[in-house]
Amino acid sequence: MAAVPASVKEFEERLLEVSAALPKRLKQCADFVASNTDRIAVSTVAEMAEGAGVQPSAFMRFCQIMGFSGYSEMQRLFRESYVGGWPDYATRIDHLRDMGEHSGPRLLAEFVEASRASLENLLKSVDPQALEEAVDILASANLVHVIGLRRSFAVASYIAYALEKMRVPAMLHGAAGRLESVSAIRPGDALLAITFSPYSQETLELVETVRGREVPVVALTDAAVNPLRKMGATILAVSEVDFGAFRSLSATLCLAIALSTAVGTRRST
Amino acid sequence: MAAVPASVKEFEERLLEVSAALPKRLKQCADFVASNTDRIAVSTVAEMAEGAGVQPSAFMRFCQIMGFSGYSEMQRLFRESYVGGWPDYATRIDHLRDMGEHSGPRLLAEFVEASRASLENLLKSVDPQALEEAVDILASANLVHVIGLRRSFAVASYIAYALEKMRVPAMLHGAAGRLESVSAIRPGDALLAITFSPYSQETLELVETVRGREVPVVALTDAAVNPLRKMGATILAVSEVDFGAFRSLSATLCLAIALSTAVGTRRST
DNA sequence: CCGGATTTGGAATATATGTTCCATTTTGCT
DNA sequence: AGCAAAATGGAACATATATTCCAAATCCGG
Repeated sequence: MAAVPASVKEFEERLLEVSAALPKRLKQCADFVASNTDRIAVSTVAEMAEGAGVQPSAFMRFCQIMGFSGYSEMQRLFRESYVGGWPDYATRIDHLRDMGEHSGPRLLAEFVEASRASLENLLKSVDPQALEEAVDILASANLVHVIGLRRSFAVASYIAYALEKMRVPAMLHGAAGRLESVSAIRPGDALLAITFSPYSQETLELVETVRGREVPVVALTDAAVNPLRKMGATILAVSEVDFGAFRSLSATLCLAIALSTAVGTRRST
Repeated sequence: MAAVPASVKEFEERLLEVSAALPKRLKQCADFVASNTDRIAVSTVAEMAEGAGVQPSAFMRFCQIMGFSGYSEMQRLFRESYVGGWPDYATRIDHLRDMGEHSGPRLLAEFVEASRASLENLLKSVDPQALEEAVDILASANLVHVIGLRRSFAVASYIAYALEKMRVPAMLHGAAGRLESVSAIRPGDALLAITFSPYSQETLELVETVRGREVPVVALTDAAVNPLRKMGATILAVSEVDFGAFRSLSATLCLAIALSTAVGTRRST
């Protein structure tokens, strides 16, 4: 039991080993610490306890279980390992860049940057009015149909999941069984189509078909001039930064979640 | 003179501007701070004063000249900038709800902010070594099995898509047909499991089953102490901001793409 | 070299933070 | 259901740390 952890690594091992058999509150501490280890250096017990959702005294006990005499001793470990151990975000990316061309970490840094850039653009490229309109349309629909294929399928499936979770009737359309799906779309419903260049034929066809049935369409798509604009859909434009063969979907997903949440809360009120 | 610095950048500007005309001891403070700015977050006045070779009271005066009311206020600036200042988003969203602020654009802004914070954290929380190891494992597998259910399904499906696109044999496992899926996993394959708290039982079971077959497991999961750690999986930790049903998956997806791309390029060379 | 203004050191004080203790609640067992 | 053991919350207490104040030292213009 004794042996106080002498390094962050030992600390993490200890945490893992100990956290299996821990009562509720102490487990909360363990979990919070596991995902916010770095905060220990700069936070007070009170702050950590609040973050973990427990009383300071509970957090105190947690420190003791970890092998320290108290919070101060535990904090000292992290304060000391902090010195010099934390270049800022920018230098960290540079450092990762220096690694081999195709190393995982190097790629990760690239994608993180691409995603950040995309997110920054997002607020500019989405028209607030169109967003409000989209929320209206989807919130007042009897059933929301979601379609997104290939690369957009991940987004579509997440939206469908989120809507379901919020009790908004939603249906996810896949490539398979297209014929049946189409007949499921009825007046009073709405369609949310997600597609990016090169636009998948199936999605465009579905939008086209639906147009004739007085079913409003919301499109999550790229800013380029694309066929959907001519089809009278409410357009939410996302300009995602391309990187290599793949597109970081971060901004798209971010918009997707915001949209879903907005629809969910609008509906429930 | 007033105007307390609101960011590290402003702080540095102020420091530069002020340090020209300063008496001896205060100049020592300025110089020491200039080259040890980051220590402020984790040190006491006494420690800083000693480092600068002055009395605490002198250091105190220095803080005031910098525009702060005292050391504590100055320290707060650095502590907050260190943790990236993500004030608990869960409560922030709750707050938004209470205020009846669920307009689409407003929500979008919140989610963008949350995603940005998550991305910044991503580079901290992912262990580069573990990432390299994960790439190795997946690149040398005969077939990569991908599993992610519920909210992680979007990520799993995107990875499966990306891998396929890069000609890496991959198989996406769903909740349905679990029994058949399990038998498809054979020695020489690898499993990529994506799961976040609360961990879905099915995913954990699959990992458990597979362990006995000498199939290596890579897990894309959260930083919390979770069952996967004990199962000998290679852990890629993502700390994502999360509000109940709604999780900003931006960081997770970003890591997913980087991982997929790395595996793809590793394989083709 | 003198006198006033400025700067400095260090002790005294105020405040914030960590730590302990114990009454109360919850859990687990028979 | 009833009991003992474990866990918890909260307030009381102790300690560390920031902050202030003032007398002593230093600096500067005459």
